Amino acid sequence: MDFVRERVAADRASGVDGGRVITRFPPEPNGYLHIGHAKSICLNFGIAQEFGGQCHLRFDDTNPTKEETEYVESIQEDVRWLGFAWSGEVRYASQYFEQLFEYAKQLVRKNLAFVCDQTGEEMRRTRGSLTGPGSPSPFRERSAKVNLDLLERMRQGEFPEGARTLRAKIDMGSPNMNMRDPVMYRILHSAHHRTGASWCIYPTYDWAHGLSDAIEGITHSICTLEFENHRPLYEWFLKAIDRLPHQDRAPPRQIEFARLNLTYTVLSKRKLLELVQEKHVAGWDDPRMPTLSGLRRRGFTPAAIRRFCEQIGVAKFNSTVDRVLLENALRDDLNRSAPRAMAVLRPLKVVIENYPQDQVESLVAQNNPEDPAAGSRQIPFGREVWVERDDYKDEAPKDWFRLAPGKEVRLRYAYYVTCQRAVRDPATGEITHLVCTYDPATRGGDSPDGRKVKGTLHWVACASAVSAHVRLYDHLFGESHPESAAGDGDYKAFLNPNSLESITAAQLEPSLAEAQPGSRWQFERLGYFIADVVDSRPGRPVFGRIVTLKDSWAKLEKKLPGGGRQPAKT
RNA sequence: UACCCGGUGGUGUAAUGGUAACACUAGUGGUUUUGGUCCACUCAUUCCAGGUUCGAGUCCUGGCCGGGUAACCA
Repeated sequence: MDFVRERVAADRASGVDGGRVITRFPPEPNGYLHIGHAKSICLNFGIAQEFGGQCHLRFDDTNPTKEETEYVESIQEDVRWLGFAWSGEVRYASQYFEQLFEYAKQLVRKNLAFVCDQTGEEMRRTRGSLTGPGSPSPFRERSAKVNLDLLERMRQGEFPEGARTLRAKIDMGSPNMNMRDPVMYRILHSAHHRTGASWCIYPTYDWAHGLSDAIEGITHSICTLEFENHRPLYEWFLKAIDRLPHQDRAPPRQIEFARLNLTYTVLSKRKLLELVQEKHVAGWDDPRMPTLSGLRRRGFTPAAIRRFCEQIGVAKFNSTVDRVLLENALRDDLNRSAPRAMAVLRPLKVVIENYPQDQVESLVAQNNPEDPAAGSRQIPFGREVWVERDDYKDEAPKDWFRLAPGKEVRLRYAYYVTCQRAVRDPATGEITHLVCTYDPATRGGDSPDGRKVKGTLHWVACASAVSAHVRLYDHLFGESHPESAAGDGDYKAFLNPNSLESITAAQLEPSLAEAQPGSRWQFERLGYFIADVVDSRPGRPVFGRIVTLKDSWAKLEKKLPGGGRQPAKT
């Protein structure tokens, strides 16, 4: 059990919240959710589920200049897709604006807040530094009466943007910058995506967040590490206000955990927005993006993402999780659920010279060896078949189980074939096709004499093959830690130029032609693929690779003298 | 030259004063009609130095290293 859950368990046991557990997931609607948010969602909703509590979805919409309805919608869709249901209606910090304003007036009356006329520049100058104290605002000692009047006029729109703020009166000498008379309200003559033009002053995060928690009766307010220094302020506000709702219970407690970092990508809204705006990717849902919408289009399953979040745990150590963990969670899920099919990405023709010229037969293939209930299907076989270009070599290296002159392999579910020779175009030297012979006694893929063959190849009969577009994705960044590799430079310098490879004429077995958009398949020996939700149509499929299968030959090959080629990644 | 928070195999997390565990990676071997899956085995003197204790990854002290913090962002 992680430290957050331990804390929740202890609080529940002690009865401070009357046995209640209420958490919240509080995104700002200024961007799309990514895998890092999934960690927070799984934590907050997971804890609520495990402890018989509730989790609220609350938009932290206190900055109208950055927030949009588009994001409000995508966020809800992503949370639902992940498999979670929030308690009650969707909530918004903005629905508490009136209440917050009343509390602000209360603080003014108690002389705990004041209207400050300093400019942003002046405030910055007088805030002091990390090592030295700040100095009080000259407006700090205004009377409650004046402050109340000014605050009301701020709200009425009498003053231009930036002219005044409402500040908490705490301690300009505090070693914690957040306690140096932080701003509670600023004037922003901007329309808000929910409250429209009814407000021209907006609460800051610190002022709005803890109070929203208190109003909703949140017991545990779980957030990321960078808010650790804000906790004293969070507690100060809650303590300063009289007559908060739910006063029979303990106030909400803020608990901080380390945000997720993942190798070969970036996970900050700002940077992801930049990638979208500068068109390094096709959009928020580009299958290479770590956004939930990107992962969804890529073919990740909600179960795999939830499993991943379980596996990485929750702690306060700043860490970077290896992307293979995410991929493995997915392989695990898809291995059990994805039906198998055969597809050849880079086709090389094989002519079986002793196979009857116009014969076509139908062979039985299992749909999923991991799941007998998935049944079987018929696949056509003929004299000419496509095999993978990479499955043939003129000279077989050590431990090569695939095709080479004189080598016998099995065509999966079909026959043993032996490679006789490669035929080349005399002009270019390119291999045009392979000539093989087959053993009719091995129909289905077993030899009656018990002779073993180590290699099994996937294949597609030429006569009935379906040609299709397939997209292969690789890491968005070529560097495992693009941000630290960039240092002060541009992380975008490490974008992987080969993160998308388009294959225009892959050859698929006929059953794949009618694949439903969004359906996931394992192409045998290659990886998991999804019929693209946007571009694929039954009869004219377009597939994207979700993730490769593990490839122990690629590993072996790298250790061979000569090193081998750079294998395709995920 | 301030305050807050951290430091356990390659990676990420456990161990709540009592045999350093689990997952992934890597390596080795086995099974296999996917070089997939599956199975077995191997891989750490817990940042350093003192101290407390019968006993310290855990408690104390001092270092070292890393992260966060000076928006009218969240």
